[in-house]
Amino acid sequence: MELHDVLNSEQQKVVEHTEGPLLVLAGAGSGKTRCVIFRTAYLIKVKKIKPWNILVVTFTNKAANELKDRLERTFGINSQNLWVGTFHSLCARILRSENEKIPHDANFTIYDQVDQLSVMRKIYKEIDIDKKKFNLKKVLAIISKQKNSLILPKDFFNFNEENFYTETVHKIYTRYQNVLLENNAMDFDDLLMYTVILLHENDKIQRKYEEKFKYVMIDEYQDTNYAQFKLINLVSSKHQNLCVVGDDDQAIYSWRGADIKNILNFEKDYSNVRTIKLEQNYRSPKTILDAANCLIKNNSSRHNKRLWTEIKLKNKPELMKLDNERSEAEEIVKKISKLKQKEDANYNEFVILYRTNAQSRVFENAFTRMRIKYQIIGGVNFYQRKEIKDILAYLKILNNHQDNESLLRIINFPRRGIGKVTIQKIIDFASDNEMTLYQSVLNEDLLKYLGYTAQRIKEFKHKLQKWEKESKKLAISEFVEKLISDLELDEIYDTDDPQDISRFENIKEFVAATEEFSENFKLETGEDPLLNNYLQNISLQTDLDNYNENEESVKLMTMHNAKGLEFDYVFIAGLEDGLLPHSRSIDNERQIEEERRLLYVAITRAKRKVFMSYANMRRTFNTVISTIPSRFLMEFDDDLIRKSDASSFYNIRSSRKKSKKKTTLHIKSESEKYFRIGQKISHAKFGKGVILSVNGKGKNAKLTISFSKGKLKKIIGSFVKTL
DNA sequence: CCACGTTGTGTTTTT
DNA sequence: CACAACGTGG
Repeated sequence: MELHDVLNSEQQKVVEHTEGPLLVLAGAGSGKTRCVIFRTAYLIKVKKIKPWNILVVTFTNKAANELKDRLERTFGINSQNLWVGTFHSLCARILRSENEKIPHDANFTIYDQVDQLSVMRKIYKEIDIDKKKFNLKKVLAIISKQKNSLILPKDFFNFNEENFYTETVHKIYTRYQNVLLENNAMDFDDLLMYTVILLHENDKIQRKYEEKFKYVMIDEYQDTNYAQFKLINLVSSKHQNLCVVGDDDQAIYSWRGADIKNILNFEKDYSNVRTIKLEQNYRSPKTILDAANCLIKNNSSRHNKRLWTEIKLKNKPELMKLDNERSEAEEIVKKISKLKQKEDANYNEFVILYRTNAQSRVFENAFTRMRIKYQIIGGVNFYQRKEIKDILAYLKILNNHQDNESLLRIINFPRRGIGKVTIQKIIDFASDNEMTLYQSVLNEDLLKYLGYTAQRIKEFKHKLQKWEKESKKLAISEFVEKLISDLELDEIYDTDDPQDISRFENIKEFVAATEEFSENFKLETGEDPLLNNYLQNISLQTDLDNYNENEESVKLMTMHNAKGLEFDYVFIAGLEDGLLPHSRSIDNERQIEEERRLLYVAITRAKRKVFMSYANMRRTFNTVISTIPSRFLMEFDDDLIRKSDASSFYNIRSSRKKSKKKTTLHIKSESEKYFRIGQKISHAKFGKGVILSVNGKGKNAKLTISFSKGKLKKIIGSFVKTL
């Protein structure tokens, strides 16, 4: 292997420094993925390390598959026995194979956010929790945070203050964990937490893995949380051949518990750490890097490094100002179409990045109008779509009889006349007899408690038993087809409703995916793919894993999803305060810094050119908001950015000055006949003021008005005079 | 006892 | 807008 032909001297050092802890600070586009691949190949080919003694943790399954692919194709290495995957998939693998030592069975179900919410809603009803005081998502976020910090319900008050609020959260957390266990299910955070606990509490198992993993590599180390830190620590402690790769400037997952300190303190956490910096960027021209550097230097507490490049292109990032989100989308799509012609490019060299998934909708419309192929990555994950989850629920309950969530999902889908009352009776029967719902449905005694619905339950039961038999015999693809025809889904979705049509399209795609899986599984293992094999494979799949970068279509995704990817032309849309930085992050400096890194990540995806844009007005379903250009735009030196309309950029600063108050960020402007946002009015008692929001029309309009000294009042239209 | 229509409520980012 | 909770008619 001639390393010096293909790697620069720093990259070579990374590859050849195999013994002891190694920290690689790799800037955007510095070839870190390349390094990881070569390093793995080097370990196997030159150092003669057995593939099963190597662990590589990647950020996505896609990256893992690419690594395996490259090893096989470029180096002829059989990567079957190499341990490569995401933290979650590796944990699932460990937990399933060590299942005697964990409280769950090996065929546990993995619950996604929809399942989590559904469990939570039931718990709220069961122990009578006020949804207004204890916001579901907020409580789930707290629970997630506990798990990422390895705090079990029993340890909760060692780390949390004791008050009415936390006591209730604790109660919910405790019950939540129990319900999941009863259902033989884990959420994503459980995968990490239970694996760490398993290794921590079982010396034998821990020794087995630390013995096994002689060499460990972690990509995107800046986005690891405490549980992941601990996990890595436990499996690499014996050999200490741990190589972590990351870039603190690209840390964008703190809201998921990721702790940037993991990378900042690596040199303190391990002894004799060798640190190598990769600062040469091979992706972007200087014009783009200058802008990116100018932006990121506004963040404090970073590893000191400076990214440079030899690529010289005159393409400065360009900034566009548009009237509203529709013209923003239109303009971007037009620009893409023009650029494609001019540069003779392929559509797959373009990407549109945005902060929130909701922003994709206007682009969809624009692309459809212009008849240009596009592909949205992310948003609602394919496997999370309602119609797919329905089918998956059948598969899950047949695979894991304890999965009450899935049973409840399908007990009356498709409609079989089993309603709320009957379902409640089954639940009561189950809890009286300490059974799962599945067992209850099969139980003869249950029928005594039911009226005329008993017959329907009987039919349901026979179907379940039939499917269960079939699922054990048939290959997964055949079984899914049988199931879909038994359920007569084609008839259910055979309507004129475009949504139903698209749902059935998705079901067909799902069937195709199971067929593909079946074929591959048989090729790889020589065995018949059964239900159980399939479920393990898909539960951790994401949209990103399946997307096809070669397809001739423009790609659309969030900035988070763009991490690790690169495109010739990058469009960054919605650069407005409230969107980027997002309104939920706007009053916290640490969070603002993360939003800044997000923009940094977005900019550094580009190989040829960056286009940024913002809209003056933006519609968010019901209301139109008048926006303010993102504060980040002001941080670029004037000569770094080309403004498509020079006067408008100049206006960024002045328009920001005018509206310093945060309240003006969320002004709702409706095209009302009588009152308008920003209109000056006077009130008999409160004096002069400015309208901040309008709800309703004319005399009956409910107005929010800012009077002198910033006092906000809600007033009915008939009480104010326009000036 | 279930289906369906109406009202109400909440909206970052993801494994 | 999208989906959950609620209330009424069949």
